Order: sequence, then C-alpha cells, then structure tokens
Amino acid sequence: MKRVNDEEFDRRFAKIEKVRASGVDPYPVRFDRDRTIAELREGFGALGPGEETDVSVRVAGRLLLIRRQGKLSFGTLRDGTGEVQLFVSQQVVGPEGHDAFDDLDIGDWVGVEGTVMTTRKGELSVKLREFTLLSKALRPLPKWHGLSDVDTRYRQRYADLIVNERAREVFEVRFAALNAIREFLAARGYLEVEGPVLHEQAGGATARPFFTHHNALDFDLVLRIALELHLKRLIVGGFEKVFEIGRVFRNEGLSTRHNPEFTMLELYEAFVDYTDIMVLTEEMVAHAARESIGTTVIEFAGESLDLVPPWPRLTMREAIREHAGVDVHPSMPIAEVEALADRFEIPRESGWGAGKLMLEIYEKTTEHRLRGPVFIIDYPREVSPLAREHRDDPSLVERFEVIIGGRELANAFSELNDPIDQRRRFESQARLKELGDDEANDVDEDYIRAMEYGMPPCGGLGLGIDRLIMLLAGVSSIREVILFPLLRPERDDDEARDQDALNQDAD
RNA sequence: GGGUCGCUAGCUCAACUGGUAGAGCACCGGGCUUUUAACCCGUUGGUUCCGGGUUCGAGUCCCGGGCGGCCCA
Repeated sequence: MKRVNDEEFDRRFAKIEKVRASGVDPYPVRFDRDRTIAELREGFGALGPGEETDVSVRVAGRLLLIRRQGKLSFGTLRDGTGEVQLFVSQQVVGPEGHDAFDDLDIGDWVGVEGTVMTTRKGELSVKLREFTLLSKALRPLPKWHGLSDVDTRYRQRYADLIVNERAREVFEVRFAALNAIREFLAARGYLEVEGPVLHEQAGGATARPFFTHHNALDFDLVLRIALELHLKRLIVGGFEKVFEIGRVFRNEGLSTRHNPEFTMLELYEAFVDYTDIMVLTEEMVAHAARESIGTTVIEFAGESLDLVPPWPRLTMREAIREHAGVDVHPSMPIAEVEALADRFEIPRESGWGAGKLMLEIYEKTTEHRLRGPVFIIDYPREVSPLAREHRDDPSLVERFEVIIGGRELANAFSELNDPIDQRRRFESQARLKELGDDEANDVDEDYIRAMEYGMPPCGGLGLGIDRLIMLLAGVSSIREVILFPLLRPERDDDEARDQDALNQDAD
C-alpha cells in the first residue's frame, strides 16, 4: 500500500525506533485497566469544579487531541465508551515524563494511570502519574473536519469510525435494531438457525447468483440468494418457529439501494397464515424502532412516518386502482392487460402473462407513491412461485409486501406446501430460464422431496435488514449501513497508469 | 445503462474572462502550569485523478479514460 504522506509516516516511525531503543516495547501485549471511561464518568460525574481526589484509576484508549501549554499539557482520551481529559503536569510526572507525553502523536493508543480530578472549568480529568504507549499510530487521523470523501469513508471504514461520530451512530442503530429483533423473536419462541451459504442451485428468490467452485469435489456451487428453502425444510423437520438473519448474495449492479451482499431476516412459523405474519411484522418493526431510536416515528424524505401498528392493508388491485386509476386483475383477458401496459409505456416481453403485467403496472405506477407503512396484499400467482394460492381467488396468492417510503421492505406469504403444485410452479420457472431469464430458478428436487414428507401450513417472511436500518437511521444510501460495502478495487498510481495506457491502446 | 456534479497539501476547502497553486487545521521549531478544535510567533509540505491536445502559457479550455456522489432506468 502506497503511503500518502511519507514525511509524517517516517517521523512517527522514528519514534517507534526511539522507544524500542530505550528498551520499551512500543506494542506491549496488554494493559490492565480497572474501568472504562464511561464507568469513570459515572463514578465521578458529581465532582464540582476544581476538586481533586486521591482515587487512582487506570484507563486506556486512543489519544484524540493534545493541547500543550508549556509545563502543563491536556489530552483527550477515547475508549469504546466515551472520552475523558488527561491532565499532565510536569510537577507530577517530571520533565522527562512530560516530554515523553508531548512526544505522543494524535491517534496513538495509550494506557494511563492517575488520580481523578476536575479542572477549574469543571472538566473531569485524570491527573497522570504515568502512561504507557500501547500502540503507535503511523498515519495521522483526518481529525476534526472528519472524512468527507465518501469513497474514502467506505474504503477506510476504520478511519471513518474513528473520526465521524455520525458513522458510529448509524451502526449503533443497526446493532440495537438487530438485537431487538432477535429478542422479539426469541420471546415468541422462535429458534435462530443457520442455513448453508453454498448452494447447489439458487432458489427462494428471483435473482442472478454468484458462482463458485469446490475444488476437492470438483463441482460448481452458487452463493445463496435467499434463506427461504432451507428454513422451510426445517419446518418439515418439525421446528415450528425458525428464523435466520444472514447474508445473501445477488449478482446485481451497485447503487445507493443495492449492495451485492446484504442481510436478510427470514422467519417461518407453522400453522399460521399471512395475516398472522402481518401482525408479527408490524409489531416487530415497531419494536425494533423503539429499541434502536427510541420512537416509532421516522423521517423519510422530509416527512414523518409513524411505524406504530396496525398498518393499513390494501390489495394490489385496490392500490393500482387508487394510484393509476385503472382496474387490473390476473384473470382479465391478456389483450386488455397488455393494452394497459402499453398505456403506461411498460416494455413487454414474450412469455409474460396477465399476472406479470399486473405486477409491472403496479411497480411502474403505484409502488413508489406509497408512503406507508402499508401492506400491499394478494399478488398474482404468476409472479409468486413459492406462495400458496389465495383461498378465495385461484389467480392470486396469499402474499404481502411491506412498503415504506415507496420501497419494498419485506415480502411474505402463506407458504405453498403442496408438493404437486410446487413442482408445477418450479417447472414453469424452469421454462422461463430455458427462454433466457437468468433470474429464474431450476426445479429444486430435494426441496420437493421435503414437501413430499409433508410441510404443515406455514407463514413466512423475508425482510431486508439493510433497508430497515436505512429507514431507522435516516440515511439514503445502503452503503451507510453496511460496514464494508463492495467497491471497485482500489488501484495505486502505477497500476492506474498502466490500466489507462491499456485503455488508450484499446481505443 | 443514461443524465448530472465532483476529484487541488495529511484533512477541509479557495484560486475571476487561461497569467508565479493558496488558506485554515495537522506536521516541524520557539513561547506558555487550568486548556476545551487552547492561544501567539516562525517554517515545512503539491504528479491540481490519469493520458493526450490547443496555447507563449492550462488547476482552469477541448478530447479520451479512471473513481465517486446524486437523480433516473
């Protein structure tokens, strides 16, 4: 990796050698602290200005600031829980100790020992008796302007997290929401399970997979595009309530809404249908909001949305009628639906039936206008190969999507558990694949075998965790909620020049 | 994929219709024992994303490319 500022780097590196030459390990193996900075603040928060205690404490963290003032220096130390001021008086640590402290650089990790005091202005401080360099920072921190270059923030998330408080906050929301979901489901008797990531064939969603290869067995595998099919195998196996929060991989473009690997929550519960799952979903999302941001009200595109249950339910047909002013239904003559598609300037492809066209019309005219939260229910059977036929209308399935801010957050159905029907649905998918649809799936024979052992009636849900976090944290890019989003490979200057030369030649 | 905006010192940003690449902070040196992004004085630091072109002269104009943001599909 090319160094950005050799002089600064060399200067700091020289200090490591200096420390080492004096017989001290610049990277010691451990430091025994006796409390965190948050605990320190909790214990001494009541101290008034100018108070000195004789309580000795040991804390450790990263040095963020040094304010040198002749024979007295101040530092700001931060650990994972908070920040505290260091008070370094030459009178206490001696001239050599004071010089050594002044020799530290911003970004260094240090462990300190000293007594607790407050300054005249009332700032809680540790009056240093001694300190230990725990790890030298060779690169300077992009200190108080923060890092604003978005590319650098994502590539060097470690630096982003050090200097940008907002970045840390977003991930704290993420972890709190995930914990809340786990706790919510555990309290309802759900079991958290782990399905395989490497699959023989992609299934459970329509998406292009990533391919990989197993060397010893010499066969190709795909990375999973959904969690669904293995979780439902577990329902067959007798686990009645299961969920998984896991990474799925879809071989798609990058955008502010799409990262090729992202986190899905999927859950399945025996003996219930999609109406039960709707209640579970709205309660779970509201709970996650309360636990992570302390409210059910979120800001989206300048307006407030309240996630408090219950959420309205609207059939897809009603939603289209409301927003596009037309009535569409999968049982209508195909020519009529095609005419509507043409009216909305939706490009048609061969093999699309009325159901697929209805979905296209919905997505083009209606979905992005829905503020939500709202359940859009009862989807065309044609576009839902894993959902159970609607109890009142065989051209539909019992399926809902949650729409918030014009975007899909979750997708759920009364699960299809009839192996004969399931095979027919897979076969029609396989025909689409034959026709060149590389998002369509093959017939999953093992999954059908599982169905043939009998799967109880079952409701299931898939929810995009990253999108939920975006809503809760109020950020507009998925990359803000993924610690290490996929980026194009970083190139050093020489490489870039070579590549540019190649591109020139190619022209 | 299309449109659009951006890329200048370690970081954040200036540089007019083309005319010596600058500031703040960081860094380095000096001063300072109650500071809060401390302050004061003095330095250092550049492949202006890359490659071509126009021009006496290009950060600026033109062409091509790279990377990214935002909007749209």
